[in-house]
Amino acid sequence: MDELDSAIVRHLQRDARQTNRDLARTLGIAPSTCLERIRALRARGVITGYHAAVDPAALNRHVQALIHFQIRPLSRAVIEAFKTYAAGLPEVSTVYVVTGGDDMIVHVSAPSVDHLHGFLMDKFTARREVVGFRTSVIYQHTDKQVLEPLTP
Amino acid sequence: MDELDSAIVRHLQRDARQTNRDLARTLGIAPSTCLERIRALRARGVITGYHAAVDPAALNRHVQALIHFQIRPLSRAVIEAFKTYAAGLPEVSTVYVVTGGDDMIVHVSAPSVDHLHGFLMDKFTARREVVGFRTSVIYQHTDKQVLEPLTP
DNA sequence: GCCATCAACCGAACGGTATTCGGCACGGGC
DNA sequence: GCCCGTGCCGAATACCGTTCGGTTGATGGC
Repeated sequence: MDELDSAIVRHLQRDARQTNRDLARTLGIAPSTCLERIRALRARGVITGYHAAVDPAALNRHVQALIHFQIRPLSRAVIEAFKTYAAGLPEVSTVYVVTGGDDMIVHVSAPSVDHLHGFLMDKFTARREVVGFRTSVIYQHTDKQVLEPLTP
Repeated sequence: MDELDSAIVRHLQRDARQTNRDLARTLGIAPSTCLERIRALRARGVITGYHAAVDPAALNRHVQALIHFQIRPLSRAVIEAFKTYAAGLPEVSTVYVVTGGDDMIVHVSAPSVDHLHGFLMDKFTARREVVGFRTSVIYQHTDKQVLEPLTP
């Protein structure tokens, strides 16, 4: 994980579809060298995949929210089961198992606030392990698409 | 945004580096048709980019957390300034401006809990607009990499 | 029913690309 | 000094992206 690897990771985070030749030219190395580096990064698990980013609104997801859940009892089995259940719902994009005042935080997106409300009522209020949840509707969000290595 | 577009988006979300020919073969269409569809999806803003996914641990980010902030006064200028400030910090990956009990939720990652603690103390406690914050350390997180269109 | 029109799709062709592989330079161990 | 391993390079080959002319199928006017 030297400076060259960092540069490759940085560039591929920004644009994963640029050609290997272009990337090599930008970095001032041979295409074959660049390719070998990328393969090593994938083999080491540094780069886990390449994904197209999609506008949620184009997928009829105009409203996003973070739902904070309190779960009881706090056993491994209950947490695991609720996590799997939530992750399987189409409105859910991410599930965080956390410590603190809440036990689980779920990122959801829905066509409208009406749909969101109905979704929460239908899918969560009836479940026994859910003793309560709060909804934080997302007004704005800034996403850093390039994550740099941290030097402690 | 017909079924073919949805299929293209689905496949590119899963693997953005598969060749256009492979994708066309999978979908049973000609490469030229597939290319034209993808170009239209980008032009319409449905697909916003292609990004490599990176393992945070490989970037020396072994600890992740969601920080819940309460900000005062709740004016546009203060919110905007804090959002910009937070988004500029290297440990921060996402900033959510939300409604509910909290005003802002920030996704951060750090090399260790020690680093995280120092980071929070150094970068946030001294700021006047921060009247309080809670930390939710992330134990697990499941990420749905493929987002399907919702049909209301 | 018939025809004009338009959009979408296809297939071939060309220029560029990914990927492989043999060779070279450099540095560490002995 | 010599050997060996590692990383890099450059050329070659098979493959791919992209363009473009032609075809098909649906739609609307009469």
